[in-house]
Amino acid sequence: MTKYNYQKIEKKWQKEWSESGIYEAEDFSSKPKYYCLIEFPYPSGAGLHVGHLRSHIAIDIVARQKRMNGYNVMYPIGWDAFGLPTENFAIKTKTHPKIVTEDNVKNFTKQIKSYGPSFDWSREINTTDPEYYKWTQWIFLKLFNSFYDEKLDKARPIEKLKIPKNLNEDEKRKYIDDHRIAYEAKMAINWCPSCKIGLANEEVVNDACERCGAPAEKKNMKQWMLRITKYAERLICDLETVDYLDKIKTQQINWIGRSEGAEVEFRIKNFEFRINIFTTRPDTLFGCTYMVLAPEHPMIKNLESRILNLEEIKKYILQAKNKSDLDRTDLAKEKTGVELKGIKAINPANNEEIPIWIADYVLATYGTGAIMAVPAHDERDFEFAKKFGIDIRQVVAPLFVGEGKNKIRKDKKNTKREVVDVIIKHWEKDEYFCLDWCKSKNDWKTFIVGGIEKGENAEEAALREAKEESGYQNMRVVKKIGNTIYSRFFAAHKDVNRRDAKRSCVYIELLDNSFIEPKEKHTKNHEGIWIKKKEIENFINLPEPKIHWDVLQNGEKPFTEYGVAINSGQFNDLETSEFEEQITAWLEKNKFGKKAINYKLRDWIFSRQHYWGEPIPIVKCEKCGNISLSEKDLPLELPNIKNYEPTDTGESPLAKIDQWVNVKCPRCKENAKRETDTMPNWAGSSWYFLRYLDPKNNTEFASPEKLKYWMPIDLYNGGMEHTTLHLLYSRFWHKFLFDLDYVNTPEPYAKRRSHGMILAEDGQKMSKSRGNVVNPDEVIKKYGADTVRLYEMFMGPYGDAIPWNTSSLIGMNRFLQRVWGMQSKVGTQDFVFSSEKKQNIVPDKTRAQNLASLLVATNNQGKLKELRDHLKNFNIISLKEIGKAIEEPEENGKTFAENSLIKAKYYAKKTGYLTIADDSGLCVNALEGRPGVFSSRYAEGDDRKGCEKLIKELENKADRSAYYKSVITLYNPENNEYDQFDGKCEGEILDSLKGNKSFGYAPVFMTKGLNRSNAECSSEERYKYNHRKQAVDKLIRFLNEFLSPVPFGSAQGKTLSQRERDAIQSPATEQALHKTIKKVTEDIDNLKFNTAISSLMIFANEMEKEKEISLIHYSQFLILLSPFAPHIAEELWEMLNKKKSIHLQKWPKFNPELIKEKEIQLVIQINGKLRDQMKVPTDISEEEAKKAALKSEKVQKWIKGKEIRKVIFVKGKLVNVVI
RNA sequence: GCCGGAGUGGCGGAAUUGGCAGACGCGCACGACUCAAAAUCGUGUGGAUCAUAUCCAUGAGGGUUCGAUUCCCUCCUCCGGCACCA
Repeated sequence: MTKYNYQKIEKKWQKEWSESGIYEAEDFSSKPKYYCLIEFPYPSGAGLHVGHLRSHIAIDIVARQKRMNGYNVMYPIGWDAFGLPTENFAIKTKTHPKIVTEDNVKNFTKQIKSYGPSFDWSREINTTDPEYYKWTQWIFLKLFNSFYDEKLDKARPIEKLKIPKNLNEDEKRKYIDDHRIAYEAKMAINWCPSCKIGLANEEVVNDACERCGAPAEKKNMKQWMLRITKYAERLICDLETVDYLDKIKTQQINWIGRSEGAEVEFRIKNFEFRINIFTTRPDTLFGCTYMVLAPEHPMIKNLESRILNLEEIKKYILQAKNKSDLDRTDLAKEKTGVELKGIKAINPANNEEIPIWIADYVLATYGTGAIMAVPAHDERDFEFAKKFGIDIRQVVAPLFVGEGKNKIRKDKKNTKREVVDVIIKHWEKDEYFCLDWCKSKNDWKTFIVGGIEKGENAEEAALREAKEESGYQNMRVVKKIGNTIYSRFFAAHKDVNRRDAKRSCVYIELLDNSFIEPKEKHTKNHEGIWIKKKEIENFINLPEPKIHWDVLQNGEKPFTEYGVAINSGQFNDLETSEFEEQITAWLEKNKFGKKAINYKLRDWIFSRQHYWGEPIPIVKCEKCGNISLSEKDLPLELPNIKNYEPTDTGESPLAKIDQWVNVKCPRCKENAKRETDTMPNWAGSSWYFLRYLDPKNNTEFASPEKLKYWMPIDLYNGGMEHTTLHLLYSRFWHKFLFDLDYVNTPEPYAKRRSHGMILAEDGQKMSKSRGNVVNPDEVIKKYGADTVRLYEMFMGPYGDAIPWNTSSLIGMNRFLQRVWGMQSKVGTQDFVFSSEKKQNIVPDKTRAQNLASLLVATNNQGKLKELRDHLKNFNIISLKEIGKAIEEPEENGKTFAENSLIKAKYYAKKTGYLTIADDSGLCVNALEGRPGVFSSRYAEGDDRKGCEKLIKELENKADRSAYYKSVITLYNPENNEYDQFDGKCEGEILDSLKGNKSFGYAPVFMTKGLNRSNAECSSEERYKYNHRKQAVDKLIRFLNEFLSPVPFGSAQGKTLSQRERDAIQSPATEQALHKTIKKVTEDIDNLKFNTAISSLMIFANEMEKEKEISLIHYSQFLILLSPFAPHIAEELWEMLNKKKSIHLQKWPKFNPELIKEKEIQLVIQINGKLRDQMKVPTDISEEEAKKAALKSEKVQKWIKGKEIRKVIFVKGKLVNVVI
């Protein structure tokens, strides 16, 4: 046996596969399609990362398995090659980015090919190829030339936009520009004052420029924007139609950040302007005691003339502008702001005048950039109001609804009541007077609670109750604390419901111990006790006094939850959800506001001031504005320049190339300039998966037929880091293309999964600076691609972050070495085979169970019998046997032979069986016949008559030579291909009929070498020269190669196949194989590669225990292993003399019957603990199991002297004895 | 702070409609082979103890249950995302 030389093997097969093109996807096929995709890599100078391999290999395994399961698989690869690192590298090394990209792609290609993924390289694409970005630009033009029709809720061509009348040309143009999906707007972008360049968000690290470290600033610049916000709702809703990991969905939903609420308009006192705010809690409107505008709010300009402290305001605005995002958020603890003096707004709910502030805790980019502040019910407003001494007004009371014993009872009277909790402090110790309601029907533990009588206020009531109930006489009211709380509960001691009991709280301190015994009526329900401060929290068991106590200890907090409305005029006593509806309706009715929905999602800033990106195909004309290039002018290629250094002005480097920039306006032909910004590299990746389908098409980005055939993507794998950018952007573009009918699915990806990160051995992220990067080239070189593939899949759950561990890698190499070594123990018997077909229409189940079923497209009894005799290990089915299930094809007047071929093909397709057209017959040279010609010409319904007709016709011919010929055609229903096998038996035609057998043409034909007619021969003699046997032998040899082994079942009364002998000799291994097939199949479907490999190892261990390994077991195992370790599997497969690549084999199926255990280990527990186990039949009955369990010696020992309370039986698992 | 996810041997991890905790691999120990080492093969490997047995163990504490790694509550830790989102 040779050594496992992975380097040689891997090279050999990579070359072979690439030449044979076995992984290329077919456009259109009768097979079902399967489109699986990894995020195409960015070819960086750093080369491939072991992390790339993880997802590439995982999806490769899926792709390979799907192919073997009969799918037409698309698994493409390409390059996302525009982007900053390349540009930076180009600047540093003075090499053109194009060259840098080419080099990197070359290197990546080499690296990727080295681990043998089954990519279809014939569809390779590159976003920097003008033939590719032509279509990226084309999509941009579509975005530019479309608007979002709110009514139809979809994008439409800009020509369909209804333009208001009475607009002049300029206004008209502005109106249109304002509705384009790609539009220009002044936006604050990150700006490096040192490099003088606009920075992408990715380039800003800790608020500083990534290149030079200078602090980044904000700068307002005109930017191209895409209206992704118009799609916010659909991007959320349509998540329901796709299968993404939940965490991906959640992250997208959170990112889009939908919130429902109301927009409310606030008037400004004595002024025409109004300020719109957005709120999610319109029910707190009555508690709004001030307004806040973002410092950037445009209204401030309009109000300037009225502002008394304008200088102060301007100063604050400037400060806010210069604060970086980090400052604004980090210093969030301490809120700042300035009041707009001289201006008041009117609260529309109660017409109160309220102050207006500006503060940077209000963001210009969310909602309307202005808020109504409700300090009592919002933490930020609360903090701000506290700091600046603004009114805090409670308008929502917490509501507690009694549960259990305290639950409202329908049959009891409802009463309203106002009560007060009285917290009394001891005169010298830090103890508080509490009540234990032990004498009543309640299990309450509270402070003193008393009703507020008519005419009393809370303090008075508290004082009175405190004296009556505690007996102490000298005390002082310190303060009223907390908010009013509402409760709904059943008060057992009074036998009534308390509905909307209002509960306030007063804190009292005792001055001394003067004491009068309280009257009995005050103490009949409870006992008073002193409780230490520390223990109060655990003692009190009702929520309301607990809250009051918390307020006393920790101070007041805003109440931000739902409750009951108070201090809200006509809306008092409404619960929040009800209130929200009513006040929104009220606002709409009075034209103060309306229901509104807001999103956190912002429009997509689409401009980059860089060289290495797709040029934006727009010409800027002073007269005509932004004019799009026409489609025929695409691609607008990047000009070839020598210097890509950034400019002083923050413009793109393209701006410096006069001859490129200066063009004539396509409309007015006057001088104009090109747009010099380029697109972000999210552009090319937003639609690349469509280009794979038709990468060479130069009239469309992809043909509609191909789009229809392949989309949507069945499985898309990518990193979590792309969830809120690439994944969202590409869904947006796809929806846009869908709106314009360029694609046929609203969502591009049917299923999205994510791989986990591979960490360095030290558990940290791999990074150059940490020096802990694992180079895939080195490990592949050292251990081989198959080892690395296995290791990356085995290291842990696919979605988890896991540290790399080289010593674990060695384990995978050992495993492959053992697999390699096993070949010396493999037996050399021939295969016996079967393919599992549509067994539901197999009429003879006992025969069909274990044999390959072959359908013969005839009902000719003679032929059937003959075939059955030859093909003993196959289940031969005649047309008659399936006749009822399948409609007959029409005979179409062709020759017998042709018809029989057509028929066979038809039945193969219909039934899913391998189907035989058995075409044979006597051919007479004198008649120049081909097989079957005799039959069709002389068939008379009676063989003897046919023979006589033949003899008569040949009466005067000298040439008597003739032959029998069989051509057996085998149709494969899966690929609609067929194979033919023939056999020939030469001889001559007799002059008269001989022998008594009248069947067929035997009486008239004499086989060469025999001097008798066939009808006179013994069966042995005939068999020796049999033409059909020759053909059938060829067929059998073919089937041996082609078919996968049949699962073993019950095979009584038949000749045993090799497979069946195997199963009898090593039933455990046979069963293990089927379990492994099941496990591996299911695990690949669920991307649980680690456990799939584990089960392959278990099976390998199982096989190794055998003295001789069955060829069937071994080859099935190799098939299962092949997606994971394709090179070694292919090599071993070839060494077993297999002709066709292992990757073109059928994926095995398991036999569910065989997996069922006949016996189980019955677990016997005592009180849930394992004490004994025994072997019993799987279907053991409850009684038998219990009986058996109790008989066990060990159980006897445990239950001795104990009372058996209960015996629990779980079918097929255990018996638990409870003592 | 908010939203996700996770915590199991020395390590990566396995097992969840609640039913034998630690599959598989790594590491380690001992043994075989060897002059020796490596490689390979075999055996063992959660902890404790008076060791053929019993007890303790799935981040901590509590609950439901005959029985909890799995379900519920409280808390702690770690990872990822977002971060004044009105």
